[in-house]
Amino acid sequence: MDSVVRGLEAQGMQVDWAKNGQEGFERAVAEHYDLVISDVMMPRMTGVEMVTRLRKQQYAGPILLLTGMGEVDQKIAGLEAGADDYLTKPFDMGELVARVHALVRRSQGVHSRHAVLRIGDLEVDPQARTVRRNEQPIQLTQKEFELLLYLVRHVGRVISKKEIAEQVWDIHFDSSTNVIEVYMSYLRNKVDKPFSHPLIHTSFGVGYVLRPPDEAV
Amino acid sequence: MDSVVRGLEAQGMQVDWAKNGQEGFERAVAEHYDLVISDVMMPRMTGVEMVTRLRKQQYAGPILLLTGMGEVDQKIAGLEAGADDYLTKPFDMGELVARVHALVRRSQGVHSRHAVLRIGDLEVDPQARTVRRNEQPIQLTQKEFELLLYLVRHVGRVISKKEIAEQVWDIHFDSSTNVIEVYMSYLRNKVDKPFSHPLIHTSFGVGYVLRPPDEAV
DNA sequence: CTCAATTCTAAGGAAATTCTAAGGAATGGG
DNA sequence: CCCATTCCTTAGAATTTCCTTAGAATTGAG
Repeated sequence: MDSVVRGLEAQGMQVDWAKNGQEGFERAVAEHYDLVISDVMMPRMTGVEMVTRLRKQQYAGPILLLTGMGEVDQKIAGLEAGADDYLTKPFDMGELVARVHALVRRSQGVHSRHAVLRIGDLEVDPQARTVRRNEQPIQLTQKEFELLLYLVRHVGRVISKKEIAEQVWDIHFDSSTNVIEVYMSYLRNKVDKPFSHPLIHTSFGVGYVLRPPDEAV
Repeated sequence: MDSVVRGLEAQGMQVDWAKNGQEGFERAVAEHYDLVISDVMMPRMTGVEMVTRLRKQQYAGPILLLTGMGEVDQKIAGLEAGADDYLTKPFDMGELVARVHALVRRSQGVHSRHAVLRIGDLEVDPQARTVRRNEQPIQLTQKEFELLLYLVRHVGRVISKKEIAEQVWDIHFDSSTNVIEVYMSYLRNKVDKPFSHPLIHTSFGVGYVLRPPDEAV
């Protein structure tokens, strides 16, 4: 499972992981994901049950099931419950990536193949892990890039420090550290300071938000 | 119970709490809530009786029951009386949040994912904690935002200062402070002053009210 | 119209939060 | 092993928010 996560992340995807069916279900309902990948055999809730419940809850996004060699009826039951596709273990990473791309693309009705994210004059390429602003390349460290990517993927929404801690640092928020502030400062030095309009804004007492330049404050 | 309140508040929800069944019933009838959560075992009125009476009073919103491990018949009775869902204690917070979201979403017939509240040309997004009027973003502090949100969630109704003190400041009204007047002034400076029609109105001797621009006074 | 009660708002200080410079620990390539 | 880079901690500076105070303005009753 861990290799799946790492494999997809290597493709520039943002992956969130739940350790059992119950938890996965809750997260899928509570947050927004482009795609859900689920094993059919999971503690606390099977993949089939998860699909059933997700569809019942009006979750409309694509769901990909991973099944073991022998679990044929689980596979069928899963598809009938509303899964979009399945993959039989063992599979290779390329196969998985291809299916993920296909499903996401289909559900979004566009080719998100080479999706360069653009916010004003800022360009972020999750695949290549490169950043440019005003045609000028910006060199970021790993963590800086992940932080920026998270902000970019939620433009216009104020992101709490708690959320950043969990999603980018994988830590349950701990007020004794101020890594986030420090990294935000690094990011601003590279992404905002050399340019005329700042994109990163502080929402005092709450968190941070990336805002396109045309929206006046 | 207290942890339930705090957990939901941590999700950005606005939570009101009653210490017994009788009081809960009265509040649910008197005010508007998106969702009622009720324990089945409560002093002065059981959860099942509460559901029965609420439905009799035409209360149409969702009701979520919390039942103890052994209270199976209470559970069934509750659902038959018109509850929408139940959760058996002990449960984890994520599960509760997921159900709350699901119930509220279902009852509102939309994905409340991007539930933007609109009053005339004013837009308030509780998730993103952003405010815009006439397409123009408005920067508010935490307290200012909470105050505005409370007004927005009770459009057209005159809100007493006592109620604001309790709901927004969590203080039992204390006439020695005029924080509310001060913050109302801040809010007007940002939300009303730069625009042609004021939305915030003073009801002398009573409190304040947010009114859409077309409704004459 | 007058007056008391209520509300509005400008100013400022305390408290909380955020920013940033500096340096130590961890990591990885040569 | 050494050096360079990245990551994170620390701590004080800077900023922002929150609330109080006090006087001005407004309101409604008589």
